[in-house]
Amino acid sequence: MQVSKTLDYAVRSLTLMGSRPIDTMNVKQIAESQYIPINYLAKIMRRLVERGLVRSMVGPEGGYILRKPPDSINLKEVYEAIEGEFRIIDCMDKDHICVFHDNCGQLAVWDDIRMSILNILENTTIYDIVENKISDKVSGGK
Amino acid sequence: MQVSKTLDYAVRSLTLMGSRPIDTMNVKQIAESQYIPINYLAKIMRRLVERGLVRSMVGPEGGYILRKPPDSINLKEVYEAIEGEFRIIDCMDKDHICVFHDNCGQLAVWDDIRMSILNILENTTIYDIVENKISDKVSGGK
DNA sequence: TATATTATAGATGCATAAAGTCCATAATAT
DNA sequence: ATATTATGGACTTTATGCATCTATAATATA
Repeated sequence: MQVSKTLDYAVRSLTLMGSRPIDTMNVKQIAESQYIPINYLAKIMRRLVERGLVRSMVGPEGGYILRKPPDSINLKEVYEAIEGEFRIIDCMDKDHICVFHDNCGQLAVWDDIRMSILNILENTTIYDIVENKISDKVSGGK
Repeated sequence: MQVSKTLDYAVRSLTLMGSRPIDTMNVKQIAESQYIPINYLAKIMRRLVERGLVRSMVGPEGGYILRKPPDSINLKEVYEAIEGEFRIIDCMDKDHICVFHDNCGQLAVWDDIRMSILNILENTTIYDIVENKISDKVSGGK
């Protein structure tokens, strides 16, 4: 039940880009300012490009820029771009076979937790992180 | 962000014990009925014993039995017995050094998620799982 | 008292995935 | 033409979750 470094890196990078949404930034700039290994970040950026969160431009003066305004990129999209479909336990995979089929008492708990997390991820955008609006939205102000 | 098999095994075992709280069960009985590798389960049980969730008796007719009634064992205790302190990202460890110290925008999100999960774990007991009371409690009935 | 049964303790192995590196290639601005 | 940037993919490293095994200690009961 841990947030991977990879997801952390992705969020950090998008947050940086979201703080200056009209500037293109190259992988070196992002990596150095965010303390992310540059080669690894390059790999992460590809996923974000593939998933349409970020636009890339090759060549001098090239780099990355958000494809959408920061307030319309939510963390669920980011999560899915990095990790694939959001799932908290393997048996939630539809083609996974579990001996306890449908009378598994635990399942309801994990699903409640899943929904609860998903709700926060869906309702938190890169803009919220840039502007530190988190606790205002979710916890109702601090 | 996945529930480990180990935690799943622990919850399953406690749920079984919670369904017959006055019977002692040995590791073989639990393992076979719950499809858990017996040697591995033995290891898991030790943690539950150490943490005071379960009482063990050595020798013939020995085995395990819950130390508390099922409705006073919540999933937070179980989680902590198995995985240690509940933490969703490494930087939440107090002696972990992160270059972004206290102006990290993400932290608030992960902490909201953490609190949200913790809330469910604290408010769900083994009894709830045995009796399938989950959605009643958390989602307000189905 | 002897024996079988059970948990305990810890060492060890294995497979998988996360994290990170590297290099050759393609695109493009100047 | 050249330097700069992203792309694609192979590869290595490291961590750890999951599991196995063996020796030991406790204890019920015949």
